[in-house]
Amino acid sequence: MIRFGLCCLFVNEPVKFRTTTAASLKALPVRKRLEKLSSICLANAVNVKASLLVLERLKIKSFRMSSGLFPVFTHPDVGYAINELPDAVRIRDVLRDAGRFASKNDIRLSFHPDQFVVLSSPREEVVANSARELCYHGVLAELTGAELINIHLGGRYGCKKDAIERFRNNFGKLPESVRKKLSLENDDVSYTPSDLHGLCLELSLPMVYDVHHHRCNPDGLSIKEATELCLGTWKRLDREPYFHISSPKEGWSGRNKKSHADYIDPEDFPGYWRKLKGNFTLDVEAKAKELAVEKLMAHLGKG
DNA sequence: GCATGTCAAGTTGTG
DNA sequence: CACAACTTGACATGC
Repeated sequence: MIRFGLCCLFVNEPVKFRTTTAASLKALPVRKRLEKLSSICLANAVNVKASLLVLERLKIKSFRMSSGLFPVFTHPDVGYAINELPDAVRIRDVLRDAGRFASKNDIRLSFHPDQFVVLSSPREEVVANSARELCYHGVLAELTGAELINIHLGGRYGCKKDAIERFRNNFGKLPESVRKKLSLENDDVSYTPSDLHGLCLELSLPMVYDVHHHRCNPDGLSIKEATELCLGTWKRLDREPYFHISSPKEGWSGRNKKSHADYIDPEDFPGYWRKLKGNFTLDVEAKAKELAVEKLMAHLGKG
């Protein structure tokens, strides 16, 4: 069985996440600032629950939560702690309630922190910010019961081997609670499944296999081989495997293969995945969001 | 009201 | 060297 996943947002369903900017917050006195942040965080916590209700109706059983649930949480000037927010207690309650709903209905929850999380960077402040950002995701994951925080290895800096060594070293300094939630995903320019596999085994990290990235950034492995490498990393941890899929906006002959199309071209769904026996989660990375998930589910359902 | 430029952050590849 | 690409949209501002 395939557990299809939605990434962050809806296009048609009336769930709108809120955000704000550092500049607008700085213009406010501290009390007003925290009141504003509190109302946004509470609204977004409610939005998580609302998202899950919609997903349950649509039979979508995995949800990648947006990193922006608590806007500017780790910002150096206007960052904050949950306890500073007037609605802190309610915010926690609502997130825990959402988490219980997900658990009860077997909806898998994850995060995918964005490109600023780079544990392989040679720049100390970049690594420190990354750790901070991961801890923020860790707090949200604890509250909601999210199982996974999926990241990329980062930049190459002219020598992948050294970059991987820095990653290994910086990973070791993260709190245990964060480490055990992390996974590593192959990216579209630097690190392939072959690059990541050994490190994943060594650090007991599961590997998320993004087949679109693999097609953009191949390593000589077939999709079948890369899928099997990925499966192995989850199996040894006794966890459900995780894949990503997307289609290039302008087709595979187009110029920018990396940008995501509105929907998944069924041709891009690997034939080998149809043969897999066990369950796996498949995040659908497509601009048409829930519509793209529904369409792919319908297509594969028909066989 | 509504249009539109802007938003904290990293790295790489393209034009 | 600026800009797009990486989940992007929603906010803030100015007409």
